[in-house]
Amino acid sequence: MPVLGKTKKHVVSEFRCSEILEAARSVFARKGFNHATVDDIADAAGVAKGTIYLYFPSKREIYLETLRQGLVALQEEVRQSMESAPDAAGKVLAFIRTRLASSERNRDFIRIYYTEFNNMLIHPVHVREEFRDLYDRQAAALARVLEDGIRHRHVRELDAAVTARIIYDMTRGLVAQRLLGWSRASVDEDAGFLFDVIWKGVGCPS
Amino acid sequence: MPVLGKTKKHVVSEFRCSEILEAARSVFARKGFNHATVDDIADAAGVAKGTIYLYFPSKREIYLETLRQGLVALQEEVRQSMESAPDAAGKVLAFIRTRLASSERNRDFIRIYYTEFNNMLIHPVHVREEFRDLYDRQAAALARVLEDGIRHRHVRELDAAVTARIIYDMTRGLVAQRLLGWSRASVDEDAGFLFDVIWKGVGCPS
Amino acid sequence: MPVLGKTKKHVVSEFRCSEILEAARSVFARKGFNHATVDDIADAAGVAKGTIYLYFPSKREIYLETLRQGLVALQEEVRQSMESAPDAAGKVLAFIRTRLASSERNRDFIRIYYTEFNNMLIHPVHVREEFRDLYDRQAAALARVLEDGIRHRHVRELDAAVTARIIYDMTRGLVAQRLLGWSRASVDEDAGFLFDVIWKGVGCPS
Amino acid sequence: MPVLGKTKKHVVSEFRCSEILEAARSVFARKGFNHATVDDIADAAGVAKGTIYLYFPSKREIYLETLRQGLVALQEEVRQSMESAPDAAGKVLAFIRTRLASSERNRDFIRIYYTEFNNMLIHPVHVREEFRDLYDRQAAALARVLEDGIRHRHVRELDAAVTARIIYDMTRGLVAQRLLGWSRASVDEDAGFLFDVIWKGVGCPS
DNA sequence: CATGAATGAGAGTTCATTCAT
DNA sequence: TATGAATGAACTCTCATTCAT
Repeated sequence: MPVLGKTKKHVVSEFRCSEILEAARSVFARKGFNHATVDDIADAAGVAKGTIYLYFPSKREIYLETLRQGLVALQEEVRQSMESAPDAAGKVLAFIRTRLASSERNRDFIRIYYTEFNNMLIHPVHVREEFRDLYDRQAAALARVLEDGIRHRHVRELDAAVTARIIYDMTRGLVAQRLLGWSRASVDEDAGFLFDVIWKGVGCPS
Repeated sequence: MPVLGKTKKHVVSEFRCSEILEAARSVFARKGFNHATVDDIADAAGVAKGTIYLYFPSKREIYLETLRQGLVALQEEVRQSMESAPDAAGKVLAFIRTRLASSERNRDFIRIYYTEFNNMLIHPVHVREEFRDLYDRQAAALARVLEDGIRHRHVRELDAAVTARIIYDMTRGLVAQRLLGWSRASVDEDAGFLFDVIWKGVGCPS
Repeated sequence: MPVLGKTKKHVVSEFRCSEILEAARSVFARKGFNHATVDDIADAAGVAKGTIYLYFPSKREIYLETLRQGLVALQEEVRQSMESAPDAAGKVLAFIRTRLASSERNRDFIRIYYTEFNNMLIHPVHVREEFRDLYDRQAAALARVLEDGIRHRHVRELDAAVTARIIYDMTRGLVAQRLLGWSRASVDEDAGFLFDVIWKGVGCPS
Repeated sequence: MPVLGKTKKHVVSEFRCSEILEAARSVFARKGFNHATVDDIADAAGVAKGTIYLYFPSKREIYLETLRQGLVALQEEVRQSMESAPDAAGKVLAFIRTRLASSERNRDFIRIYYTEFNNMLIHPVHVREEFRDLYDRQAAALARVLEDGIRHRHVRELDAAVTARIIYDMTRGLVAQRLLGWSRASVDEDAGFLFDVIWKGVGCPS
């Protein structure tokens, strides 16, 4: 009631929200959007079905929120680790390694992410601008790194935008391979190897 | 009637099958598996809904069959074009270029393929061994090319299996980018650029 | 298949439609729109719930169709009986008597009709033009009768439109009273009395 | 505190009650019983949803209370204005005019009233005796006026009870027409015209 | 073989009511 | 007394699958 009263309610509400989101993430990852039912999520969250709708307007919105949350967290993690690296090579390696490492930790999110990413292919129209933006922003950051590298003669002359996307895709592909259990190497080994290939391909020979 | 009668029936049956599959491919590509209804497919194929079930046991099975058919065709096309190339570099370029070109021609299939491929991540249990095999076989072919290249000193020493998969992924990523309209370059330009990056990364410096 | 084949299917379809409508009429009359469930209607019609949706797009549409059908039938009956009457007095009496008699025979429809009519008061915006039209048309017919009567000096000088509506309302009120069991007189007695009051009120004194 | 405390509580309680009822009346009039939610009412009343249930046992009971309140007020108003009139004609005119005038002022209540009145047709069993009584009492008062009129030779010989109900219905019909915006005349004009028709119909010719 | 009407389990969503605070 | 978060039964509507013709 006094100062923290309101905050307390807010906190409880946020807690419920995140409880539901966590449950939803797990259910969506296990069953996919269509096979997951709102009852599944409610059961997993330990609340009644109706409670779900106090916090989210629709099943789809829960899904998108899990996606949004995970994306933002992933991108922030990647951004920070890239920032700490001194030069283009370090930043590219940080990009790869952080994404690989984060994917190991957030397997549920990654499962959802990869599915949704590919649904963009089926229904490009329905894709929220928001998600396109998140992708674009990170691809752009990577491109800027490459451009800097080109200026410093660490990276050979090439189309930074296209190359950035290719690096992005290679990393995505490697994450997928690891998720499918097709690689038994450690995160660092896989990251190191991918970086090696990339850097040989794009780095300055000197 | 006896001997040839059966054959004739068989032919008619196969024709119906492929009619339905073609319709299904188009519908699935447009709407995705879940939003496509059996009615949609029946309408597109110009048959009654019940007829569908004379040829396929379930909606899912139709879906998988469109996938199987497309995969086999794509892989055969790629295999042939790689065979015609003289050396490792040519084979890798052929791999990339053929996949890009084929994807332009079979957009419906590609849409389905990319979605299903990622559902493998969500429901690894349900994945037909068959599809894993098709992937593995092509990755293995690419790996053999790299191994040959290594023997001939055209490719530097590296893990051929992992590298093959990375090349596979890069190509997949580029196909996706083109499907999403994120590249305005021609197939040959995109293929050439990707090959360039790869070859710089994996080719022998000499 | 030949000439009547199509007709046969059509007939079956129309039969189902009317079966469902009949069931719906009974259910709606008993429970009102909101308390009636689609399951109720399906049960009453002896079909599965899904079958309902083969013939009608929504519960509301079923409701409106029962209303529409009943209205059209009632109005046609009234129209014909008025046509047969020779003069204004006869036509007004025919109007009253036919509506009373029809209401006795179609109690289910009348229950629905009266409810919906009053919902127009709550949500005037949602009223289908169609239903307004049906009302207007009959009120207009009654008004024309009065105008004719005025010309022939059988009806005194008055606003035919407003008076027509008042006669309409009086009849509606009497129907409601009978439905509620508030009158024990016969249709003819009630009709005769109402006509007497009206005609004294609007007829020429001579 | 003891003696007056209770009273004070009572006063507060009654105040809350009427606040809620006022809000409910507005909401029910706007949306109808079924589309109005308890949340709507709570919001309109500026209290929490739970509070509603401290004062009323159910949504339906709130509804009925708005109806009861409005009916009692309307009838009292009508009763008083009829009392002030000197003779049968004046009393009938007062009945009509007061009902029309009151309806203009209490449109929310009238909307609710007219809907519920007709639901009596659908679910006669559920009708509270109370509402029947209120109707009967007023119809009886009107009938007594007519009987008096008959005794004084101001009204011709007729069935006073049935006629009273007819007058009641005509008035109700006119109120509905005005509510629907089908009349552009003033209250007095419409009341005057209706009275004219009625009185010609039931008054003594002399 | 082909049909398409019929089925009914199951989905997402709403909201009157309750109850711990 | 007042709150509003939580509940869960009940609703409408969908659609893969079946089967009598």
